[in-house]
Amino acid sequence: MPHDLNPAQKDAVQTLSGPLLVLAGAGTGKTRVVTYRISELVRHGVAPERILAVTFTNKAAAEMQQRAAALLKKRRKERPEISTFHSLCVRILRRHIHHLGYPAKFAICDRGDQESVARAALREIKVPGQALRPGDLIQMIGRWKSSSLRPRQASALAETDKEHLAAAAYRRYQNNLKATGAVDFDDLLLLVEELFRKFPAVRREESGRFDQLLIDEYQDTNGSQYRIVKTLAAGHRNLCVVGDDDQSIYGWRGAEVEHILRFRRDWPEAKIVRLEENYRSTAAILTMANQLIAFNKNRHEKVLRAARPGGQVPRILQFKDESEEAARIVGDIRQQLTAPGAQPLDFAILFRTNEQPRAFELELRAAKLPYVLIGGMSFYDRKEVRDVLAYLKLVVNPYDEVSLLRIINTPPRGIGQSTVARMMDQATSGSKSLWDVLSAATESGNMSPAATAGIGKFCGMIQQFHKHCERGSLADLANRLIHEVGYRDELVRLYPDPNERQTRLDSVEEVVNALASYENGKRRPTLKSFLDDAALGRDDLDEKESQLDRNAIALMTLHSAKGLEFPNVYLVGVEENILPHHRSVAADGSAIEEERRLCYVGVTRAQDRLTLSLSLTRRKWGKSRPSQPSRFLFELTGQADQPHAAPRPARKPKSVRTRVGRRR
DNA sequence: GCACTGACCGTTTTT
DNA sequence: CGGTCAGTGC
Repeated sequence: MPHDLNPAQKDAVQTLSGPLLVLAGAGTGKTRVVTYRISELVRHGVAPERILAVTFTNKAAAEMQQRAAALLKKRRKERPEISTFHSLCVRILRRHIHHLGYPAKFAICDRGDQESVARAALREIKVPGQALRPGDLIQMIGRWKSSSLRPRQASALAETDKEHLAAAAYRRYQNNLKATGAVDFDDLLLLVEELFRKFPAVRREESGRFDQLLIDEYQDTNGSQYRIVKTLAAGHRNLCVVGDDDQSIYGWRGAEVEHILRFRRDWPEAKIVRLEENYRSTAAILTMANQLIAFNKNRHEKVLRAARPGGQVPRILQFKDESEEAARIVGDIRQQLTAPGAQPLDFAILFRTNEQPRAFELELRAAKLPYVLIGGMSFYDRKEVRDVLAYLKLVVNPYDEVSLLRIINTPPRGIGQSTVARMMDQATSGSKSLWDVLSAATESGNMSPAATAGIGKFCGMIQQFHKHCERGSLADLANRLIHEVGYRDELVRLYPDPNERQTRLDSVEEVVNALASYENGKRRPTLKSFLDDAALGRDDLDEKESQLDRNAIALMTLHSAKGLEFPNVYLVGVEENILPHHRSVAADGSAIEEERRLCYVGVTRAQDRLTLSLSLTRRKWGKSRPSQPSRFLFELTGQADQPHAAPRPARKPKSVRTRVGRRR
């Protein structure tokens, strides 16, 4: 038991049985408490493998695994089970999903696949042009799924035209997924719930696997996750949840702050421990954070106390447009970097939306400063990466229709749209799979010679690779596959610009590299589990892990910044309609509260120096438009009306401490 | 079947 | 401004 814990932390670490709610404010040593509690459990005789800790991101899971391993080093060979909700559900489903009529080897459909399936579903019901976009549909399906609504129930509840269309598309979407033996992210949770509900034996087996349950970031649990947790903990009741209602920023994804707010009702004997001593930020920064969050009504009252007194008062900088904002902030960073000991990785630029970093990237490149853009257009969103992964998925499972359709004619091999449409018709009318129709197509002889030849060669090749996909080196297999389809040649042909060509060729290379490094790191590597990990966004696959270690300035959204800390934080674009986002401004008050929490998360990432910035105009779709300072600026400087009064739209901040960017 | 062109459209956040 | 989509000509 370490001596350097404060009384509240000790209390949380040493409460080893029964329900426990740890209300951990930002920067109060939550991670340490959690990991120490795990090692304390083991010290008191709980077998490590009987402890389950659930996190929300892969990054958090990886970090916790590492810390727990270090603490338990010599004690036992077994490790506590530490994983994300989604990985946990995948494991449960692999064991039992056959009860629900899915293959045990179901494929996990990532964001890109989801979009293809959604697009296909919309085409099937012939939705006119712009009436409903795939992205909207995915959103709506996600919302329905997170409240456990099936297509039938969704269409019963639908009111507007759009909802009716979406409900119809939802049915197609779900049918298509199931026909392919695939599940999407929401299904992972939903199907586990369904298993627990319908099969008591499964429920008993899975909840009997652990004696201790620990949930991190509890404020972000959605309905499904909440019910799964309840089921898993029902027997032993040793449930420790850790979270901060002030940092709940995933409401749009179905997370409900209510779960953490009413924990006591579900678990009446629950003990509550509050961690309010903040070790991360200076008092100057915390004062602002506290003043800001006090404007939220729906929260557990708590006030962070600064363990670090004093500190620089955060700056609020105002610029004339977004390029000046970027230029001056990058200039400021460059200047700060001349201080002895200062390093790029001490700096982070945080923003609300993904279009904001563009200007900053430009400036950082010009200034030759190293930077990493976390999230955004991720590795797995790149076209070439998705193409290569689709080939690999098809090799593992030729019945993966989404992947098949993606690459059936990429590079072009004579199988055009009309051929594909005809075969799709055959498949649906004969209720066969597209792959079966395709394999039989060479014999049926009703295709053009070019198409027949293309199909024959394509099917033969996929079959060959499928047969051998569990033998030999995976990276090798990928390389041969890429070579055989002539994918690199196609890139060379398509992209005459040498820079662009190289970037795209590099993307292909990176997939192969990721596969190689995966292969080296695993005892029994299979292509299938590589693809699963890729779909679940396990960041140990691509170079992101080294990205974090790389000595570079971090650029990321406020959402991806949660859980991180930096000596110097620049929170940029603090303007009405950006933070808070205009869609939240248009909605009701609770949406604004979530935006405020988002701002709070940003402010509390800073250890030593915080800079908030805004620009007075902003280009949108080529046109420059005026922009107003965010209402949050007035709140956090103590210049807004009293907390709990209706917020009024911010005007030019006469009294806000600003340092207007000097003009030339 | 394929590639090129111009019109149109619109943008939160992510496991 | 940049990406997507439908329509056109080969």
